[in-house]
Amino acid sequence: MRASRHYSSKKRDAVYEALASTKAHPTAEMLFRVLEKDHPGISLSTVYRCLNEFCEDGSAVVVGTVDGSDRYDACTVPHPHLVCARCRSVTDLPVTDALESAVGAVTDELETLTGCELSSWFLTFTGMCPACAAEEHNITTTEVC
Amino acid sequence: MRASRHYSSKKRDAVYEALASTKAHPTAEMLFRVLEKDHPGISLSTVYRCLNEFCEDGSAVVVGTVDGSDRYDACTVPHPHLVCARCRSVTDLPVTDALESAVGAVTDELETLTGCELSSWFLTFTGMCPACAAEEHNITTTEVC
DNA sequence: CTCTTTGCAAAGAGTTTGCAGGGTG
DNA sequence: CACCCTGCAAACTCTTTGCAAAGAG
Repeated sequence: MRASRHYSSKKRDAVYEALASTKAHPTAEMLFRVLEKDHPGISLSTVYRCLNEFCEDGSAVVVGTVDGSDRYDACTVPHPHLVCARCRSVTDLPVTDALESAVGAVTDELETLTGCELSSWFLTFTGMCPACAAEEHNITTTEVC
Repeated sequence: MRASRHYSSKKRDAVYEALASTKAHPTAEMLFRVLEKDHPGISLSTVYRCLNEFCEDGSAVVVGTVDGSDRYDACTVPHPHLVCARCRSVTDLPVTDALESAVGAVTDELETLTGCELSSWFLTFTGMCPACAAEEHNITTTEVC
């Protein structure tokens, strides 16, 4: 799925693999912590550099900035996300048929209405992920996460 | 529209006025530059502090982070935005009937489908604002903005 | 007079960059 | 051997914070 750049590189491939194999929409630092295990000596700047390359060549995307940190995703097909107000996780929400057609219709409508050219969309909900929603309901005198 | 905090303050009111009277979804720095004119000596940290208060008490909202800077809006009703890929402006898009009902339906669908609790939504398009779209079409050998 | 708000400077967090050394074709 | 990639440390940007002084009630 990645366009190769100039030379091949184990580190860069590893960064992509790590990103592609998680659904956590990690920060650069989160990826770094994972990569450290199998690639001792890898540096955070390499992770940043690779992520920037992926975004430039379209093989990854920043799905948003949460609490000051960019969240990356190797899945570049637009899909909605949930940012949990409680645990700050970023999770995928499914692209239902209704959503897909609604987004298409709304995009067309807004384009003709405003004269903009809309190329990509980001739909982000804030709320609570299933786990936190459940825990929140159980809580009476317990503290949070 | 703002809940008053503890004491009244000309500076804080000015920050809110400046934010409420623009549709540019400014950064803290943009607001600061505007405020400097009428309130010499105002400091950037005051602007940041006020903006944070507004967000906490619900009288303003961060509509997104563009190029590393948070963008604020005194209009707290959810509505879609366009981030122009060319001039990096953030503009409002209208909430059409179709959009409103689509968002409502999709929210309900996703909640029952996933068990999440969705409280607020952010729909952000990337693309080109009318002005940039027009200019882009005129350009053959001219440079950008 | 008490508590809030402010400016300033310094600290912090996240990210980028320059450069010397190592890797790849 | 020419060029790319990497680690390291330093630089940068945006934002927050500590504190003393000024302001509000």
